[in-house]
Amino acid sequence: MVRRMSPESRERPQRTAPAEPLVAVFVVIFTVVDDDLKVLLIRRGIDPFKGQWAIPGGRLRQQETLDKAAARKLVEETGVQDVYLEQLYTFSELDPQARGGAVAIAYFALVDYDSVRLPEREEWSTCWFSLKGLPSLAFANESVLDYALSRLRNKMEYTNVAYSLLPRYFTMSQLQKVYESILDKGVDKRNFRKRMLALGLVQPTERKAATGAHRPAQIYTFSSRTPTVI
Amino acid sequence: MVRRMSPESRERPQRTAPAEPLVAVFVVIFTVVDDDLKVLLIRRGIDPFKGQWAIPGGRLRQQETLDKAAARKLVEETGVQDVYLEQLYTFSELDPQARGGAVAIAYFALVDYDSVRLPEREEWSTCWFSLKGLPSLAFANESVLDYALSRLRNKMEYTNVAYSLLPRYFTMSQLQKVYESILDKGVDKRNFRKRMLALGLVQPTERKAATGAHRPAQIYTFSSRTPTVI
DNA sequence: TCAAAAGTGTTGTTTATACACCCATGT
DNA sequence: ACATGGGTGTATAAACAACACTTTTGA
Repeated sequence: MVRRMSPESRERPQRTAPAEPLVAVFVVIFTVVDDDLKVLLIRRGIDPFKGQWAIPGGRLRQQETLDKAAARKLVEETGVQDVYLEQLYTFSELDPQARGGAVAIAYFALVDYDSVRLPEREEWSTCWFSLKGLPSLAFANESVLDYALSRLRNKMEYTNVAYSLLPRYFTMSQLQKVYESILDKGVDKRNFRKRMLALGLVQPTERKAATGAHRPAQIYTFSSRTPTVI
Repeated sequence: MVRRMSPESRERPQRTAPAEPLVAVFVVIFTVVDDDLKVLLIRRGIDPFKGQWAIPGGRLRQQETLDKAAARKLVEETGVQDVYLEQLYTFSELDPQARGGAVAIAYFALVDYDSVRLPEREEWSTCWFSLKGLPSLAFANESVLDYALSRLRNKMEYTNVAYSLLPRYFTMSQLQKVYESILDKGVDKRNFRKRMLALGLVQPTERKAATGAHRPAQIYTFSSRTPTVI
């Protein structure tokens, strides 16, 4: 599942004169676990910013498309495929030291926590961080995260991208908690259910979740697990 | 006003071995004139696609930021500054022939037709094209235009970016026609005025436009001429 | 006096918000 | 029997859509 490929190992060769800009692809990977929105960060193994946390990324390979590079990075770091992955923005001021300039194409991805398998490595280790307790980040990665978060919040309001943060079967409460964690505010239970069903975003199944000392919950599933504007 | 700089003159040097991807910046420049949405295209002066129409663009210069490159391109082609200009998307599959790959960062800009001065050149001449009568385009520029258009239509609904398509003073009918041209559908006059005023998007001035054999129109101006989500 | 664009209100419909109690289960 | 989370309906407010006639001017 997880490819053990040292990320960014070919990054930042010492370059000499006729410098083309470096082209790198980064992926902001979000998940929700324990009612908390988290982002996957990687601890840099080399300078600059050695030992600092950063958004995972690496150089674009020859003849590779941006979408492919982002999907590859995502697989390298989480083992997951076929999740929501979209281009976010392209930055050119993140690494002012790069000779010839540097262009960083940022993507963002939404993954179900339980289907992720983090690679185990000494260097370039990765870890989930709550957005409420971020460490200081390499490059200007705070601004990238801010932007990703605001894009995610917007998308939650008018698309079905939440499908990519949940397993195939889930309860209405689970879904609501995902929304609440991301929007960072409580929402009314009745209105939430009404809207999800009226929009046709989710459908009840025949299954019930008999878990805990309370009434079993209806199990729902997304009507569509492809990105859709509603 | 207009800098006579041959665009893309330093583009596509014949490159040999250790190819970094080419990094180019393109600007989709929209305007509305004669109740018609138009886009500025440039006739390519060199191969590939010599003689074909394309979205204006050029290579990113060393140490130049993307925003600066886009603003520079916009000035080169139209002479205007300080208009709405936003990054659109980054493409990597537009030029499959480029050795080492090519990355194209597309921007889009909104300009007031009357403040544009097109440069006069033999090669690389530019021309406004109605979106309803586009020629066939170089690279995969049709898809870039499609994307720019849908982004523009969305932005018209929830921002004040129309300010960048109109002169400082205008009538409600002019404004409405801009909206109708872009959305490609008629809207109700009363509802339109109500909404513009209720949102505080525009403000009446003391001036009236006495033009033509009919009642003079109130002159309005945008409450804010900086990009704002409403 | 006519043509041409400017200007103006009301009504019905849809959509969003606020809010409180009963239900099914395990212990 | 009680604690726990699951499940439901109604009333109000706000936003949006449909719709037709009068006003002011220049020719």
